[in-house]
Amino acid sequence: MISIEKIKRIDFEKEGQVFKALGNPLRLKMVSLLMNDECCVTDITNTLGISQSTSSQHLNILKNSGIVSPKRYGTKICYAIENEEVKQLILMLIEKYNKE
Amino acid sequence: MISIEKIKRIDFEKEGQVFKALGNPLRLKMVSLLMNDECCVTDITNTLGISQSTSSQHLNILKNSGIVSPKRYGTKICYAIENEEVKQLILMLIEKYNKE
DNA sequence: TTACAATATCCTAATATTATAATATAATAG
DNA sequence: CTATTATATTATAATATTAGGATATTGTAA
Repeated sequence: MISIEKIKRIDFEKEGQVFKALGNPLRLKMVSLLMNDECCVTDITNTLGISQSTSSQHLNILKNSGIVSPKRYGTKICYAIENEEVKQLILMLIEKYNKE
Repeated sequence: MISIEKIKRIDFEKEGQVFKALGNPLRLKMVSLLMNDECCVTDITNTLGISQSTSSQHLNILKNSGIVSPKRYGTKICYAIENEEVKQLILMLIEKYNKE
């Protein structure tokens, strides 16, 4: 359990950002797509059926909240999930909502 | 790891809601406040220093996304975290950002 | 250098969130 | 019943988010 003292030290603005970034269906879809393997912007764009501009903007939001990180391969840029904790969060939610 | 097939079956709108609800510093603060024990609207309002209306509206968002649930005691209504999974999500993030 | 492919940024309109004031409801006491 | 306390709802104005077109940048090949 969290103590009152610990709660007082939390940076809610910063922590909220991670949830906020994941709180958009398109971005959540992107992250889920990246769960298996890294993927370049064009492929993400085509898979989700959105404009390249939109794709790039959402990836930027995910990058800024520390969820994904880019890696350049020549002219292509591949995005991958940055940290394991985020993967765990997604997995937990998927477990929660997709019990068969 | 998640399979492509499993990803296709995910309801991103619905799952995104939980993250979205937690993606607001005030709501995250509310949830953290409720981690220790249930709390009535007036106390939440006063603790966070916000208006009663704002408080009520945010609690409603948290309720609709299945994070908290109300319980009436006479004229007072106390909110509590709905389930352990949500507690786990919060705890994971707090661990992540408050390593000392 | 030029041409091209991949990605990012800028701009704008549509839409969604947010906070507050005012009002409504619900439970209880008298 | 009325009055009071606690909470919810409604309306609205300010702000933020979103999507896509146009444009800019970056890297590579010729």
